[in-house]
Amino acid sequence: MAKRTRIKDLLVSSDFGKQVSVMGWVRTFRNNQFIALNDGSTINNIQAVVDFNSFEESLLKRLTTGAAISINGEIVESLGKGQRIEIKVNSLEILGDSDADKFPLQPKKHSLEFLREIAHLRFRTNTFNAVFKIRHALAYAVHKFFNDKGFVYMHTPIITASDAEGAGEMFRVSTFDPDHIPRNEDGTVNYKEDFFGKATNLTVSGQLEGELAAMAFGDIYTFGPTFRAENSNTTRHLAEFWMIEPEMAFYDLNDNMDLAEELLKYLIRYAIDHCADELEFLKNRLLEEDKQKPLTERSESDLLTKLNFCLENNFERITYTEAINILKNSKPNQKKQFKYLIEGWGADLQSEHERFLVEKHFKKPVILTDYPADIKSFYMRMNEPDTEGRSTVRAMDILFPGIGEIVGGSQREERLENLEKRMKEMHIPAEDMSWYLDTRRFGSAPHAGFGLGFERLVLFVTGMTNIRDVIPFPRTPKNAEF
RNA sequence: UCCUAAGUAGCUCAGCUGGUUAGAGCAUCUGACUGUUAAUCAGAGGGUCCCUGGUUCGAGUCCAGGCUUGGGAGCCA
Repeated sequence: MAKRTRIKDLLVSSDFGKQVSVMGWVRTFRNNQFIALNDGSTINNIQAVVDFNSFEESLLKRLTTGAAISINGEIVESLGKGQRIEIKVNSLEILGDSDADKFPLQPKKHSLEFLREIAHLRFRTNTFNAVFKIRHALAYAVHKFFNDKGFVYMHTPIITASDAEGAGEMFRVSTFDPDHIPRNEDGTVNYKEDFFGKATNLTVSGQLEGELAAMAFGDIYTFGPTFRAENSNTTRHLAEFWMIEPEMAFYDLNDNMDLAEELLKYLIRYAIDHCADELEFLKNRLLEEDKQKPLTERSESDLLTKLNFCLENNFERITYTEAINILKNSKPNQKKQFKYLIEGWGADLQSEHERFLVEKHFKKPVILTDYPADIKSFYMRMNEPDTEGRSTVRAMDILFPGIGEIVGGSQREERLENLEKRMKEMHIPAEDMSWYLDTRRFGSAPHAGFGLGFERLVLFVTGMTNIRDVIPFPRTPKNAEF
């Protein structure tokens, strides 16, 4: 094919009079003269102008929304007001027709719900062009951040035989014919006949394997798909999502928090620096949406202000115990406006409480630490009991406005005896986990790590409000289209 | 899984206490116009009123069950 010029490069050039070849998809064809053409290289379109007297009418009729075309023409200064530069078309070829009667995208605003139903075509809209460009930039920035710090990118298994990851319901992996499952004499499933010779699942976390690698490389991270078979129907949960899980030897909880905060700020900064057009578009999109809402529901600041605010302020770090005290004395608690009233120490925080802390009390990201041991996982490091004899663990959750928990992590329990005791208490089968316990048997060392939900990060940076709109093909209960 | 709201044209929606032939805007098609910016103007076509059953002389409308979707909650990243 002819060497094509990308529209992104074209829009910033000033080579007036130069002949170029451009290929892309028609967004609109106005007035029988003006093609708004997009090739995906930028959210912006180039305007291509045809002299309708010089082209067959039957050809111009095929310039429908969605059609793929190739044009040759001259770069000229635009005579119209809406754009600086445009192309005067000399020749025009239709690469792929798009039946206007059937193509579902129109040059107008569509609802996000409708676009979700046509997720295979929604890439061709401005909004999703912006969202997935930002998603890409953030993914790249994750690798750059860790690589520049000397972390090793570790590929932990997606199929796992471990059911002790403790992060929720798992999807079973099997090659059994569901109608003819081999059984033992007592009626239980005979997994010895299955592909792996044992029961296997899709991973819910790469953390345990990550710890194994951290105890050799020092600093590692994973970045891969994760699967949870929870029947969660919310704007913040997916059955298949991507998670970033760094794991660092010789880190305590404070080092862990420092790294997480540095990473989040780096990623937000990277998006601001590299996705200016996309963020500007999404910012304006949100402002337009806000205008439809009653005054009380409108956001206090625009997307870019919100992102910059995040960069300029330290995340508030408080312990669970401090948080409980703030909540207990808070107005909504005393006026009994919380659905779940805070009465004392020990209860898990509900999302209304997290929202109060982040959005009302501190008005910035908050890191909560040192949760009660009873409500947290077995691998988290035990603190010494406090003056009142209460047990906490060295856990930390980072809460973001509008998102809730974006990071969950902890310093790990490196002392074999404590770990075995905790596993027993929480009914974790130690015999299946000896490979994990070996890290504590042979050269155990203090270490820590966390998990960052990638889609929740993309949600925050793009200002989108439903997690189904920041992953190309969302998997949720009762939905695995495409 | 629970609470709640919704499902009517390709899209966004209206449709009153049940009553003849179910409407609008946009999109599409036809024509006009030709420097437009979600172009404009005129006209036309387009419906399994989510599905199943029930009540009724008569159901888009009422009732029951189901499916799907939005919002909230729980679980979490």
